Amino acid sequence: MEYDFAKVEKKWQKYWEKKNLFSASSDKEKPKTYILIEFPYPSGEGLHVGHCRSYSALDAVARKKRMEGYNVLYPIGWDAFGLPTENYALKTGVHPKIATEKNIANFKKSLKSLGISFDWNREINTTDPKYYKWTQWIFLQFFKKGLAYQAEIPINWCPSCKIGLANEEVVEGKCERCESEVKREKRKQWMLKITKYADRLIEDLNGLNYLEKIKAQQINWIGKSYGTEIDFKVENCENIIKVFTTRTDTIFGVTAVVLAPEHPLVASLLRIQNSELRIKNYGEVKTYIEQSKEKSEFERTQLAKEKTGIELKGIRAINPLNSERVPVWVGDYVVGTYGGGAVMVVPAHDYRDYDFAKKYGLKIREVVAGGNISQEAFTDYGVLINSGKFNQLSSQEAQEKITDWLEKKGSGRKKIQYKLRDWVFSRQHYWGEPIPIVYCRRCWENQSLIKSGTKSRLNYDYTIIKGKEYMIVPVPEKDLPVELPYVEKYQPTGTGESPLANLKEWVNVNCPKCGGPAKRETDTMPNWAGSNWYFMRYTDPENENSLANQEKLKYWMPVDWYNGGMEHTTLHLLYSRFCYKFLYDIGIAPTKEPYQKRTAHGMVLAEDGRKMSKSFGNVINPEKIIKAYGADTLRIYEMFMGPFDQTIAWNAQGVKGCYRFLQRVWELVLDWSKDKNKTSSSKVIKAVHQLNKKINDDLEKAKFNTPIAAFMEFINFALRNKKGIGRDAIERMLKLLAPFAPHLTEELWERIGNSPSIFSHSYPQYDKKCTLAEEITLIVQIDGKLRARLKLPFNLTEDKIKEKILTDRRVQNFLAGKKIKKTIFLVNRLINLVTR
RNA sequence: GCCGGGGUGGCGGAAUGGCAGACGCAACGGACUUAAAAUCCGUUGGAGGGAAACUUCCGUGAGGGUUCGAGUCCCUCUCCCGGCACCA
Repeated sequence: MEYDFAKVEKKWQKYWEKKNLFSASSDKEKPKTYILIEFPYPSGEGLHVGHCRSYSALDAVARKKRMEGYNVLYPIGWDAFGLPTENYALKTGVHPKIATEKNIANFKKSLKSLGISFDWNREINTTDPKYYKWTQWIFLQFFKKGLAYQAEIPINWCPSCKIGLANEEVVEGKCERCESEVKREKRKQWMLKITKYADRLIEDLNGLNYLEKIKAQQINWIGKSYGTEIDFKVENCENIIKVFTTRTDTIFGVTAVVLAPEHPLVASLLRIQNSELRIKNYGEVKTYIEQSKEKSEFERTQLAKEKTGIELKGIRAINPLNSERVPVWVGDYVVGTYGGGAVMVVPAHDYRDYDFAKKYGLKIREVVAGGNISQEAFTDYGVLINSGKFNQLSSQEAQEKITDWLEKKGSGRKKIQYKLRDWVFSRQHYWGEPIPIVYCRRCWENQSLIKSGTKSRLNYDYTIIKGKEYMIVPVPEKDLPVELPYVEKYQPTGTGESPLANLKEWVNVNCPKCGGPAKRETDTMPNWAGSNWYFMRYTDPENENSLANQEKLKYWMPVDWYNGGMEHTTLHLLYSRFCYKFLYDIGIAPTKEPYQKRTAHGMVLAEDGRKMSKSFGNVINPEKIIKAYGADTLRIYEMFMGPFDQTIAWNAQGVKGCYRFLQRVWELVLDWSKDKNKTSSSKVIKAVHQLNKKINDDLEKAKFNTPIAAFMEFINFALRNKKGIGRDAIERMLKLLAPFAPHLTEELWERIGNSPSIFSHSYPQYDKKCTLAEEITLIVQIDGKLRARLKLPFNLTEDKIKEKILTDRRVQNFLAGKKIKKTIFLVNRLINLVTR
């Protein structure tokens, strides 16, 4: 009778594998369901209980769907390029390729012992050249459509390690490894034009079943705002400063214009020597700009809450509304990459400008009535004052009228701005997909010979390396993949280039276009490149002619349910939606959106409430749990521990509770099987159908903890009503439990004399009639307070019930000396006698 | 500061506007045992009354409101968590 989970689990895992029970079929007649979990990064740490939470829960969904007759795709693969493996290689000398293979083997072993019903025939690996051939192919399509381009942008630079750092390697403004201050250094980077898709990325969220908070976070991140671009002419020259504002109504309150240090006008003004436009405090300005350029993002945003700036003395900008001359400043609190990097300063009606004006003694002019500007900025809407002919208008009216006026004069226009920036697609690392681009000097010379008036666009068609022009030549599709060469040293080059730059024999190639000497791009792609489209590859993982067959994509896409971490909402989720939309535009992807439904699981913390980490020594190893209690216990616990989307701390005692529960199931079923000829009592039938309903309803809503509780209740009930349990109840219960505790239920299914597998049997549907009892408990309230509970037959009328309850002793007590003024009656549920 | 989501026993948490605290853990009492572990049975929000079956009052962060009735809806405040953050 002892439940030997180790033996049982191994037995069924072998059985499933042998029968190939969970591989998605190619039968396109069947309705499909595509269930997806974020494929893991196979780290050296091994499988985490957090992975198990997501995989177990969605496994229950997948298994249930299969029993319901769907053709289910529930695949797994490896997102295996990335920094930790490269760092590990640097430290230990173990090649990333070897380390990755080892880690994958380790993960695979753990996952198999959990018995997740993945379709292992479709396993993919982003570091496999057969896979990244298509990652590179997608990049080439971006390039061809002009959505991949180069730009000089500042990266995180560690002056001591002499390498570029990823954002996650910068901790509080310092290099993670050597703790020196991270600086900003401009480097040429590949960029993807995600901004072109900003609107669609917002709008198309509409039809999708994403957790509301996920939609909100994405919309927030894209940060669309409607405003006006206003031209401020610079006095005595042709230059124009374009500022972006959402508060056109405050334009009469402008007392200065502030430029970001990166603003192109600043550099060009510094170059001008003509006396009219000479910056009087040239030296100071130059120093200020150089200092702020050196500042890291962290210093500029986190540390420098105190605004700094410097006036460009001698330079004035002209307010187009009232022709007023206002001073021009440079301040590094102005974001260079947003809204053109220039703002109009309206101290009376903006907190930031108020601070800035107070600090540097700028004028504060009130133009919207309603606040007390001697105390603080007034940022609400109001009625305009000191605004010439726009006085007396409300802010909203004024915004329209002033924008109209500006548009007529040609000195302003409506504009939409986004916070979203283009995606930096270059990494100066070894362990990533090589970018399939070659730089050719001869092609440049050829084209300049042929066409003297060249139309090539800088950063799209040609680039400049060390002062010389080179054509950007894409590697022909037939030559893909550009394989990542095997190197012995992954040490940084010290120049900010990737370690690939040291491999002369790899870097130097013949130009695929002209055959001349050319050089390869040595940057690699970011982590997100491989995960951008992996869910498409699962539909046809072996395809050598395209990233996936069209018919297969059409059948399987979109993903019906995608679950992953909340931390991927703004990066992976947004990037992959963008990539998919692009592939839709060029006729590869069959739908506008890749994921129909998106949920997120909460983190699993250690018992002490902190993050699990080797350094805290509080890591829970799933394999150890499996050894001690079995995979089914681990699965059940992970689902039972709390609401699926919530962060939750591990509790070792809670695991034991789940183990006890499964043992009771075991005991109940085997005990029952000693005498199988019982028939179910009506109480039992009712209970098991109610259980059935509960499971169906809750799984739809991504609730996994309450179904487990319902099973526990049922088992407690069943152990007390053993006599009334028939085969129908036992079988129904086992089928319902099977998606949650697959090994245990397979074994019991077989032991009670059924043929395996339980998963090839159909999922039970509940009968609504059976969920209703012939007897109900009626709640009796007097003035809204519970005063009695009565067991009554089903469907009694109000009058009959009233008659009955008025004879109840307690009810009589509470009604003594009172008159019933009103009665609220809900059939089979409640009666409320109101005396007030 | 802005945008989300929350605050319910000793703990994790349940509750289509209608029985607050399901289920699990822990704790306590008992059974089994030489003993412990495991297992099983019972008790367990707080305060009061009763010999007892039982029974009364209070109770879901604070205050107000809507309603016959509020953990649930509305307003104000407060604290916690997540995201964004000088985005004009």
